[in-house]
Amino acid sequence: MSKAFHSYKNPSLAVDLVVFGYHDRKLSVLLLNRKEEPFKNSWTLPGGFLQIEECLLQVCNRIMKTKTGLENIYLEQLYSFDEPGRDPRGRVISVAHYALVNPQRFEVVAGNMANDVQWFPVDTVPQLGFDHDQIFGQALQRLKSKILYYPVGFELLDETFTMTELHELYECILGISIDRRNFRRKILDSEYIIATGTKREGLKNRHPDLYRFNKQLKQNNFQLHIPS
Amino acid sequence: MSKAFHSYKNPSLAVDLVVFGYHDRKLSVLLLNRKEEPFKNSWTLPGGFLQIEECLLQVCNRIMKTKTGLENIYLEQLYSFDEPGRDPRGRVISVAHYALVNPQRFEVVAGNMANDVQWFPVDTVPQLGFDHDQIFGQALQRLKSKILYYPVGFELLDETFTMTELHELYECILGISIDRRNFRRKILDSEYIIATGTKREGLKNRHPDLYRFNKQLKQNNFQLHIPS
DNA sequence: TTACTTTGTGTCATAATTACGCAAAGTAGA
DNA sequence: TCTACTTTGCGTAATTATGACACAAAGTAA
Repeated sequence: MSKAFHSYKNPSLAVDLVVFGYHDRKLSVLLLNRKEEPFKNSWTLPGGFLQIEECLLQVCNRIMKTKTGLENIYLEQLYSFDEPGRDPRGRVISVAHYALVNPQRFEVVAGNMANDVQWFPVDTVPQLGFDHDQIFGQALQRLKSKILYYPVGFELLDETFTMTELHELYECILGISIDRRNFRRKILDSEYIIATGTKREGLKNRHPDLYRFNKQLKQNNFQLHIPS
Repeated sequence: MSKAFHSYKNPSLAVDLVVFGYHDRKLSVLLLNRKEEPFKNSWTLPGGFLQIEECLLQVCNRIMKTKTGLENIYLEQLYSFDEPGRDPRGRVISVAHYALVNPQRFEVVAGNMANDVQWFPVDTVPQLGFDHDQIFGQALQRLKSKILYYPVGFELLDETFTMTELHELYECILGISIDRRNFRRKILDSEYIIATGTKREGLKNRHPDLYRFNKQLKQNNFQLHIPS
């Protein structure tokens, strides 16, 4: 890790990741308990330094893989943080990203860099090392505003999910209560989602296997459609 | 400048600036004609490398000052660009920013790094060096969407300005025509702006000096108010 | 003073949002 | 399989926001 500091001319470049997950009707972030100084034994966002030949998304994926065991997840660049004192080891500029995962579909594993990796509901996040409180806050803000106009957030659910689950997810992320029936209409009217088999009995006849599966997971069959 | 490349472990860090100005009812960008390779004699966005002790905004201001002569202008971080081949000199990651200026209030001067500095209306921008076409496009997009929900864009006008000027600015940036009367109502209803002296005769009586000034610059007295 | 341009205000039709009612479909226990 | 209960799908009415346009008051320049 320290080889990133051999250079004295340039600041070091890092990425930090705000990984959101949705579990038990709670929005959570994935935090890492650091094994080494600085901020040893503190909770921080997963992050790491850029190798010369990597591009930012590759770094994100590498860190995600090695530090948390997650792969192939939704990733988006957030903001670059460059406060001179943000990292006690020296001048480090971090290009923060945020990620969305469905925790049930992935096993989270602490890499050998960390004591522990754990999901924290966003309203019980402890104080974080570095400037990660700030990064986390900004990511949460971004998620809240983005979900209003873009169908991000489906990434947090199973491949198929019920209207009710989607509804709860929105209420949870936005922290408000939304009328179930108005929400339903809005989602179905929107261009983002194509709903098929909205009739329960139709679903029962046309997709009996899916219907049976639904009996456990309460799933309807919505498909995500990103407009051009 | 080449000292930024002494490091081989870390990518170099740079900023690029998309400087928007509004002049003659046209939205323009400030472009620089390069004196040196790469892209010698091509038009590019102003940009430059980060010194170790600087933070990003400082770099932006320094570059703005030395390359274009502009100072104290509105600046906002846009996005970080990191395509491996974006700079032929080596691995350079650029944190792009965009800026808003009122060209009439500033004199633009080419620094000694450039052959020329010039405003280009956004619809006649030539092909740019590096990946600056992409950066420029993204900045324009950001400006268009931001202006819809946040009172950015006042930075492009004089300290005081008429409703008509503001109206034209919006039509110009968004590239659509907006009903003058509906626009007016929306602006006045919004929390962003507090209008005083909306009656012309009232203005004449209460602010005769301002009124006289208006006769030249067609100014009403609107004040910008950023909500908390 | 007159003819013309710019600015301020209102009105009406249409569309979007919100707040509910209610019945059909599904579920679980006896 | 009957019953009581929960979940889901659809509708309707009140409120609010938006878009299109008319018109008169104020300003301007000859």
